[in-house]
Amino acid sequence: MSASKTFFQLDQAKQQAVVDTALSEFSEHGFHQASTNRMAQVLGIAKGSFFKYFGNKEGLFRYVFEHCKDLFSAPLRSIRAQTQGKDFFTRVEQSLLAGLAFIQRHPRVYRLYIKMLHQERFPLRETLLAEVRAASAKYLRSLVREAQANQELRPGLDQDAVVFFLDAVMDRFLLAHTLAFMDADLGLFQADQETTRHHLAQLMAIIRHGLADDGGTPFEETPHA
Amino acid sequence: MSASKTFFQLDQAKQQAVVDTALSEFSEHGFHQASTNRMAQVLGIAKGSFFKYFGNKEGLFRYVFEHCKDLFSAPLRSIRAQTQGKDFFTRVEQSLLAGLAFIQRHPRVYRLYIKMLHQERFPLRETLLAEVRAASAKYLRSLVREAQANQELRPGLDQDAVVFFLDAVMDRFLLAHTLAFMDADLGLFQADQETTRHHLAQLMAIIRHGLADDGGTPFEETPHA
Amino acid sequence: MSASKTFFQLDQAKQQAVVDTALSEFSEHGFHQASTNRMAQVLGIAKGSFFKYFGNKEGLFRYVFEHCKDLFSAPLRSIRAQTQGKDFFTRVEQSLLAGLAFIQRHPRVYRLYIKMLHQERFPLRETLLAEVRAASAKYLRSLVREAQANQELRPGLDQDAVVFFLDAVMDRFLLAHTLAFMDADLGLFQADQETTRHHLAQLMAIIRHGLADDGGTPFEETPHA
Amino acid sequence: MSASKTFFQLDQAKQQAVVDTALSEFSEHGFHQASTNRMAQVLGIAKGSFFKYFGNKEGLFRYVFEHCKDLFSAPLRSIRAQTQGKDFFTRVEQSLLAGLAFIQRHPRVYRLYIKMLHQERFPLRETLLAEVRAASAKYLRSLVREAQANQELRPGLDQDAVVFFLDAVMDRFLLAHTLAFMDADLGLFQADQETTRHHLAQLMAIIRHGLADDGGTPFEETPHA
DNA sequence: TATGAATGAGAGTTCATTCAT
DNA sequence: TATGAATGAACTCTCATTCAT
Repeated sequence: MSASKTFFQLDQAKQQAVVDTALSEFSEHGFHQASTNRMAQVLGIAKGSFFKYFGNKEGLFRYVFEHCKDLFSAPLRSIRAQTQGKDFFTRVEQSLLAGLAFIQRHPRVYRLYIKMLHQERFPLRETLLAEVRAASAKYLRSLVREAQANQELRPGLDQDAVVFFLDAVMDRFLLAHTLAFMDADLGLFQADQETTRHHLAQLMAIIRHGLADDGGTPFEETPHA
Repeated sequence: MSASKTFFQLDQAKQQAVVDTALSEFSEHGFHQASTNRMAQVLGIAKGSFFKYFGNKEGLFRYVFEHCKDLFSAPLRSIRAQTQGKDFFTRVEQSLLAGLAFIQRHPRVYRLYIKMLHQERFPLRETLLAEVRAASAKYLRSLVREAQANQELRPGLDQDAVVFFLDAVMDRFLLAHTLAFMDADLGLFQADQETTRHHLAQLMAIIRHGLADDGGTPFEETPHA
Repeated sequence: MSASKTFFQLDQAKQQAVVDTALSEFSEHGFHQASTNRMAQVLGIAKGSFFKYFGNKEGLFRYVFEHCKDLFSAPLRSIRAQTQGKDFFTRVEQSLLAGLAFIQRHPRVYRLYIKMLHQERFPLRETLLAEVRAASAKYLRSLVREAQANQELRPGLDQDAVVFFLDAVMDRFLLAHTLAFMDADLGLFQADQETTRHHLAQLMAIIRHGLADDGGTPFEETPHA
Repeated sequence: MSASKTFFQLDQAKQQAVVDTALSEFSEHGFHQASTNRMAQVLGIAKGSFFKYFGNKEGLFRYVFEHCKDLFSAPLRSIRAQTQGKDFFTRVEQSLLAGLAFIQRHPRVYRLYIKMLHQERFPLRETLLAEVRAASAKYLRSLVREAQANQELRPGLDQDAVVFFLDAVMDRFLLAHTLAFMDADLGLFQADQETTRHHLAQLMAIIRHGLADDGGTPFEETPHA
């Protein structure tokens, strides 16, 4: 688990405090701008302790990341099991709602992910992001595959294109509707709680019309220039 | 324009070189990891000059950003004018193609935007991003408004929701299909040149089905839990 | 003996292990670069134990040194006894051979001596080295005294000068011919096993010509400037 | 020369002060125990300046070393030229006297060499020492070669063995007779000024008897055990 | 008595910023 | 006005030593 025995021998409250403080620092400042000094000061522990626990800054980050991945994995498995057998669009909608709930409960975890996505290079960036993306893509792909098997989607749609489309729309929806829970203003469209419900309904309607098999293709393709 | 008189008294070539070098540095390293020392060395000017011209690192960044915004505004106005009178979905597709072309011509400008979007906190982040988003939203909103006036969109769709939807999908499409031009691997889906055309066709089909008035609403809304 | 009662109450095997590990560490890294943490880890004992046993790093070093001095003293006495009655130059040669044998058997002891000789300042350096040199000088002096009593050396040679001369030559010979057993490349001349014998013969010839009474002094002293 | 332009633009007095302080620090503490912080404090300059001048601690060390090598090279060439044509033993004696003079004038240079010889590993150790040894060996070897050409040495003596012998004896002589000028007590035999002259005469006599062609070999080789 | 977690001074290094020239 | 040497706070990381358990 990339932390030393010493760390795991700390009492739970202290372990929690360390991870909590580090998560705050990393999610607020990213990797390079995060300061181990500052974390130590906030925690009231010696600077050297981090290095006893995690070897170096990178080890600390990796541990925090693993912690976040664990937090994230459980709900993902749970929502998939709970919606087994329901129609594709209901499953998508439930996924969005589950995503909203997770982010409301763990805003810093989500912000850390956001920070990692586009931040400057740091040691484990590619490796760690690949893990997240793989989990997310695998989940969506399984939903799409089952939907295609059940002939819920319009014929002629690429699996890749659909996954990409859903990933983009859902990701952006979550971002827009959870910014209020994060202290960072990313300059994007932000919804208040009240409009989220309505917005979700609209989005789901678009997705349905966009992807569902409606028994015909009334539009002709535009020729490219 | 956030630069001193001194700077504008430099000959054009030198002004250009300063902006160019700074754009490279910021787009490659973000704000904090960018090094004024390195820029000065590359330019062959004194470190102190930056501070004479722009006050501090933040001022330099702001100036570079303004420059990028100018680069970006012209094509946006141009594409809008060129597609005047065409149907909504054609305009959307042309916008995507124009976006692709812009990013191929100015990869560093786009990468700077990507870096800004989610990177570590830096002084002007929110202000600057808001300007970008405002320009983009304004553009899309005008397209959607005209489309609704021409009854090209399905009745019952919120303007806000449509704008949000388009913004999300188009943004993600551009990112996925231009990563090849940038040296950053963001861990996201990346298309090679050959698949871009096909992917664009698929995406446009989804958008059409999702938004166009097809003379009926075959789906009922899902009740929320 | 510079260690606490606590240490001597440990069983012999453990005491031995502590000295052995510390000898390895000090002979490999010198004093300051040696790490008490590393030693404790290798031994599988608590870091605090060293400080209980020896007070501090310096105390540990002193103890290891005493141990080495004991190892060294026995062979020195032994070779002196064994060569009693032989001619001076034979005794010198036997001493060199004994030195070679000792270093082959105890390379770490010799390397520790080498490290101490000229390494960075550390607390007991002068005191400890003086002890080694005293033992060595005393041994050589007794050999020379007896040789002069037996009129084996050329008249007019100072005892001090002869002792100094022998000390220098023998020390360097041992160093050059045992570097192969140590992992340190000191940048000096290094002999392989095969040339050692030949080199020893040459050196002994020089020493004999240089020191033995040959019944005349064919050279006149050069006047100094 | 391994230092930046910045350094060479300092006025001579300051350059001198920097090298001087660094030489003191390195010759006193070796490489790893030397502290750039301490040097900066002694000099009354900022810590960062060293890194501007020399890149890192290793660069500083290398520069100091080069400086010392320059100091050392001139007298070596000079003494060789001055003694051209004199007999071998005179040249050796003059070399010793020149060595004494050099060390009296530059005790820290000599101590640095001594420190380097046996200290813990540091980055450039082998490279730098090789340079010193090469210069020294080359000098002695040329003397010995000429002596053999002039039939000044006893037949049957290996060139290698003679060079080794001279190197050992001269090195030790210089060490013993210059320790008084260095603040480090290396635990070796130390001569005061008054005895140096006498000691040198004795040593030269031994060397002469040991190496010179005396027209016969009155000693038989001892058989080895 | 033995432990090993905690400490914190100090290490080398970086870099935005200042200011005398 | 332009310069670039100097600054010094802040960075990550190490390790001998202490002390509560």
